[in-house]
Amino acid sequence: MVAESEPNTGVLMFLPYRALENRVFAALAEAGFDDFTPAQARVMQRIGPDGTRLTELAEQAQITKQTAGFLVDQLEKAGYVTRVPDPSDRRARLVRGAAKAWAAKEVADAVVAQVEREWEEHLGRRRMRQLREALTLLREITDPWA
Amino acid sequence: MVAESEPNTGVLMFLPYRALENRVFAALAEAGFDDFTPAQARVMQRIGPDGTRLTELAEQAQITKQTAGFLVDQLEKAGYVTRVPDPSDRRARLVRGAAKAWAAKEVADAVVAQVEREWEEHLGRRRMRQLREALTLLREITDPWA
DNA sequence: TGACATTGGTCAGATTCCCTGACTACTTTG
DNA sequence: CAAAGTAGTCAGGGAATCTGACCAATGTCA
Repeated sequence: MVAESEPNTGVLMFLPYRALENRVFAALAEAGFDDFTPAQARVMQRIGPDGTRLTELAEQAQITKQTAGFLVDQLEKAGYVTRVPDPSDRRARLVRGAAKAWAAKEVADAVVAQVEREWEEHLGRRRMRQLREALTLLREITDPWA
Repeated sequence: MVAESEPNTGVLMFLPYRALENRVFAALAEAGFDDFTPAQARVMQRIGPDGTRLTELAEQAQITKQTAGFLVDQLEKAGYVTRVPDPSDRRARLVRGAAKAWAAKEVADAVVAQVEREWEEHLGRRRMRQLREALTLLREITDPWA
């Protein structure tokens, strides 16, 4: 567990990911969306257009459902999400994004697009396409929810 | 901040990264290295062959030096690292990996190599090479310590 | 149909991680 | 040498996360 001269492929992926996340968070904070935390955002990201169950959010974020519940409570208090009954299962409720969440998403999406343009500029169009192609393929064997 | 059908490049990078990290942790735990946490591991990863200062570890892990100090305390208690005076600066101490850390690193490296082989098998040699090439280039504009 | 297992979610309590602010000791710089 | 900067610690607190126990609704199958 000591730094090596040639980082493994995993580390090489983590670096740009973290850089992007940092940029998105900075932009959100600057736009006034400073009342949620990274952990809350990671849950919010996974809410589907029609709402998503707590258990599913927990699985995808790789946290316990208790933790997910705790984070959703806070998001609800801050006005980013609402909880509605799941019509198909009386035990369950769906976590839905509220207007405030869509507004934040717009800001986030714009930053992501900007950063991806910067990356493409640095790599060239061809390499950027190859990168996305390889990553998309890799998803098949690394994303349990692909 | 809601899930989209076409994940952005950052998310596409995070997925394999997390899959790899999970595999490494599982293997370490199975090999008996279950007495450290992910946060401690992220600090330990950044220790150089000749030792590294606390402040430098903190910067690279993007945590405060107080937090880094806390994590190094625990690693020291668990026998993974030692602290020795820095000969070039009497204020500073170098955090050094102990034998136990090298042993864990061997296990981790083996798993990383195995997972990379699986990735290469899935992508084909050419695409794997393109992937690493693009990621290495991207590091230039996303890694402050490149 | 009725017992049993499964699934969605909550409550309670503890631990870990990480931060800000304030401080000491040493080093660098003008 | 005085001032400013750097390495690290101490104190206190908040956020994220876990385990274990539990309840209610659903699914399964003899």
